[in-house]
Amino acid sequence: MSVSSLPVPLLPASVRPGVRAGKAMQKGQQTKQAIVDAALGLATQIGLEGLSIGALAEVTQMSKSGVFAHFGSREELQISVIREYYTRFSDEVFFPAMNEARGLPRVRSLFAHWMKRVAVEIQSGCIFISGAVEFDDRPGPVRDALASSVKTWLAALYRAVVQAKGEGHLNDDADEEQMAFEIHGLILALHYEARFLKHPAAIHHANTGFENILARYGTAVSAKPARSSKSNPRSKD
Amino acid sequence: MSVSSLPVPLLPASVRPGVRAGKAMQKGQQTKQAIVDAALGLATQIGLEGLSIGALAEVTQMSKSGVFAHFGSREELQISVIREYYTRFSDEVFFPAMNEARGLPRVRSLFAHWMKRVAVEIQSGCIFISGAVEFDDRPGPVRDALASSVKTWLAALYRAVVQAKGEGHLNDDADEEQMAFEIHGLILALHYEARFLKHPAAIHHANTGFENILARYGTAVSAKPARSSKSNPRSKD
DNA sequence: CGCAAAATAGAACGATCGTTCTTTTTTGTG
DNA sequence: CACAAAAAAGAACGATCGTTCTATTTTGCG
Repeated sequence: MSVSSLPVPLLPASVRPGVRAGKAMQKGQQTKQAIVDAALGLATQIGLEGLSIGALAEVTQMSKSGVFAHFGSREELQISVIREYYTRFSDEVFFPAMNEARGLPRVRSLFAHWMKRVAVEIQSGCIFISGAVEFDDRPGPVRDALASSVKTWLAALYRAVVQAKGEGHLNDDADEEQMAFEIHGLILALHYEARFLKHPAAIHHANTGFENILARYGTAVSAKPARSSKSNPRSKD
Repeated sequence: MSVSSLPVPLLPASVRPGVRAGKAMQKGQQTKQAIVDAALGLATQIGLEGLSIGALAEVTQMSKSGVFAHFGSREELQISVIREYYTRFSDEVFFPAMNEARGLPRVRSLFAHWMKRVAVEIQSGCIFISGAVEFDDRPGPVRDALASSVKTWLAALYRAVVQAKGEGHLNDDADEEQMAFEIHGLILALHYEARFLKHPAAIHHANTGFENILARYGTAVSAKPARSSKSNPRSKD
């Protein structure tokens, strides 16, 4: 019943108050954060459903009831893990790309950071993907929190694509929803083929697929890959 | 330890001997098949890991030990479910498409049947997808059986693409592995967005994405959809 | 029918699960 | 230092899990 469905618009970590500060965080909050960190590590490997309080107590060197007391229920623990994952995902993928200029550069940056993260997650696992499979048929607050996080992220990607079209970086007949869908598919195929099938070429296939998508949807002048590197703040054309 | 990693080349159901025949199948085999059918139904909904012998006994109106005796272990039950799923998948997707002419018609047919199946699985779930998430980090005979089945199917898709290039239906620079990867991504995105996010446009996006892939990799004469009317024949840029 | 073999049921096992309740330890603060 | 509040531990609960062992029922066949 307790709610906390979360992802309201979020500030980047650098300006977010309090959390992880140490000074203002009393003992209880510290250990809770440590538990959530450990839980996230477990959940990425064995899934949100596989996450058990007993195993978590063992990892954190605490008692089951000591761990449990911080959350009040397993569902609330799972939701805390989702919230933490969403925060890290935003910090690693979304906010860095916001430094790029609107339009295709930002779309490229979003995809590049996403790729970088998924490449790491080939070892550890991705909660947005495993959670979708675990909770696609299981209604409840955990599913709600997960779907809300995923939708927020996919909406941000979609928004960047819409802006790219608005900037004239995409063809007039480019369907933004379609393009976002195809990009999402590349990430999912990468995760599937690299993590499950151990196919080493998957990363290359995903990158090539992205260039193919840009070649189709992008206008001729903007479709080619950006040659200069990271920060190239907001030149509006 | 028991093996049965399976998918050796398989005959289509119509010419496969014995199984499901009724006459030559004694009682034990009949109930075992009934159990596997029920187990497949459960596994598609809650996953191979969520599949429990207790729940299966309840569904089949049998005792736990009665169910258990047919398999000897839960792993063997899971492998039996995977084998059954693989058989049905082959019968519904692979063999029907083999009636189409080599090359792009067959690739189209494979994708069309795959789509038809996934569209149904939006309600029930797909073991090749949920199983990949559940077992990507869990070695053992179940993972082996699952990976073997998936690889067999993806290899069949890849082979059809290679043949399409051999028939001159694809551009000379078309990378068959890349094309199969992108098709796989469309199916995964469809499953994710339709089943988890309940996005009704996902089916349309997958079909459009497939036409986009053909437009890029197909030669001008062969790229257009089989039954006219969807998009105009594309000249090469 | 009669009888061995196969199939199914029943009961119990140790383990683990999430959760509750009670007790002990640790913390922050006047 | 004292003391209340917060945090953590400990023990136990009912449930469910896969599995084992033994007993009962059902089947196929001479």
